[in-house]
Amino acid sequence: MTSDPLKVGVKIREARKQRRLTLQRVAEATGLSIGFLSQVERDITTPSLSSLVTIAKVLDLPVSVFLHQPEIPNAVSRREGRASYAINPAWISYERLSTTFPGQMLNAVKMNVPPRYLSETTAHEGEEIVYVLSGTIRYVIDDTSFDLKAGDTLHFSAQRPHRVQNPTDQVTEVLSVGTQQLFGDAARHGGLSPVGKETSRKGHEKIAMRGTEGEKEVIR
Amino acid sequence: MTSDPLKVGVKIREARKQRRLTLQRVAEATGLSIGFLSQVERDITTPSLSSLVTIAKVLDLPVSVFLHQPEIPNAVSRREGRASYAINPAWISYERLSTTFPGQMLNAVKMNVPPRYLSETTAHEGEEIVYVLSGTIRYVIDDTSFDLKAGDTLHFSAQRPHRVQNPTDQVTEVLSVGTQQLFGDAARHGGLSPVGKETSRKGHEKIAMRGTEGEKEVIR
DNA sequence: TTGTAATTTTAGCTATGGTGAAATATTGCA
DNA sequence: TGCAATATTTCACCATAGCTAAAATTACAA
Repeated sequence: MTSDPLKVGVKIREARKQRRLTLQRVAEATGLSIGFLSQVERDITTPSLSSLVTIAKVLDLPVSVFLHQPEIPNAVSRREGRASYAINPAWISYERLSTTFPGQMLNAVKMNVPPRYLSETTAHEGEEIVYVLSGTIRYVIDDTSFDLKAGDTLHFSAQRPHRVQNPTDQVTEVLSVGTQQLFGDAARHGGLSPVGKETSRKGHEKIAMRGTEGEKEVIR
Repeated sequence: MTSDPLKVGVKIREARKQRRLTLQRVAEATGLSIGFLSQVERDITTPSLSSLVTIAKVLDLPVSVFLHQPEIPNAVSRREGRASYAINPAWISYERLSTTFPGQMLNAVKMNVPPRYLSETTAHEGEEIVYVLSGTIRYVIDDTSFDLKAGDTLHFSAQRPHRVQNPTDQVTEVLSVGTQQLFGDAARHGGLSPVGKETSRKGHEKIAMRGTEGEKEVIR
């Protein structure tokens, strides 16, 4: 039994009151008892994971809202002096805009997509919003094409297979903000390191260098 | 006891294997037994909330990664035809870039900050990244000032008291992406509606119309 | 002040969260 | 291929946490 019980109660009560709901209403919607919810809100009892998910759903909030978020440093990234990463000029070059720390949710990258560029299809956890700063870009998601130009945005789930194309002769600048950690972040902060031999690692990195994810791996 | 137990096991195992960790290593780090972790990974057992948080911390991931993410529609927002919201020309005008659905994590807004604008201080859940599209802006976070110009970004926790200033005679355009739901979203989708009389609501809205949060409330 | 609704308290139950140890599967090496 | 070591699964079990229902208390509106 792990110590340090979580205190989700205050946030649950705040959310409930903001929506002007009574315990009875929430009890009916969740199928939990009024008394239990009262105890949860005062941190006398901790709900099970599935009960918390149910409560969150009824309050129309993501579960993560109720969990402690780690401290986030303020981080400025200035256009001058910002490193651009690309191994191959024919690939996307990246400028990282966000800071990194364990548990961070947001990652922002400015991408300079070269003319005629065509990325491999990728899919990963999270949600993404892209904003076209200049030029034209095509996003293909689940075989659906979206042609975007400066000022346009696209909001999509990164879990869906997606790829990027620049069909023009000009470089396109795109701002991409997502909730998925960029590759390389986890290896850099916190967590545990693996045990034993690492000979199989080289092969993996070599493969990853070939595509979009390989490119992202360069950001360190 | 709510039905539909959550299945976090597959993702936990994936994360563990990606980091090349054994169950024994994770068990040592979490203080949980090997057998239990094995059962958790195969969804035979569901961990308690605090155990899940501990596991997530050891795997250096946010808990939300292990929870089912709702389906996200693809949404394009084009510059032409995008509605701009501002009651008062002296206030920030907003163009919403992101789509809305229950459980969404990301929200993006393009803000046109008028000359000499000074917002009220605000603080809310979540994380935020701002990117200056044009002009100059000052963000004050916890009494620390950050002067940003086109191409600069700032990544900060929205939980910290923050406010925005445009000290120039020009309009500044800023792209703001955050993990906190915009006001008005919860009332529009899912969740429960409050009971009883709503006479007190009018007074609340009137107050909120005066400041930054009042402005956000206009987005519907 | 009174009545009703909302919340808190209390006593209690049972199933689940988690253990330790044995059994089994996997992996690496000679 | 065989074997030893490591990793994982299985199994039997138990304590308590997750949650209930009902009574008691508080809050609020008329």
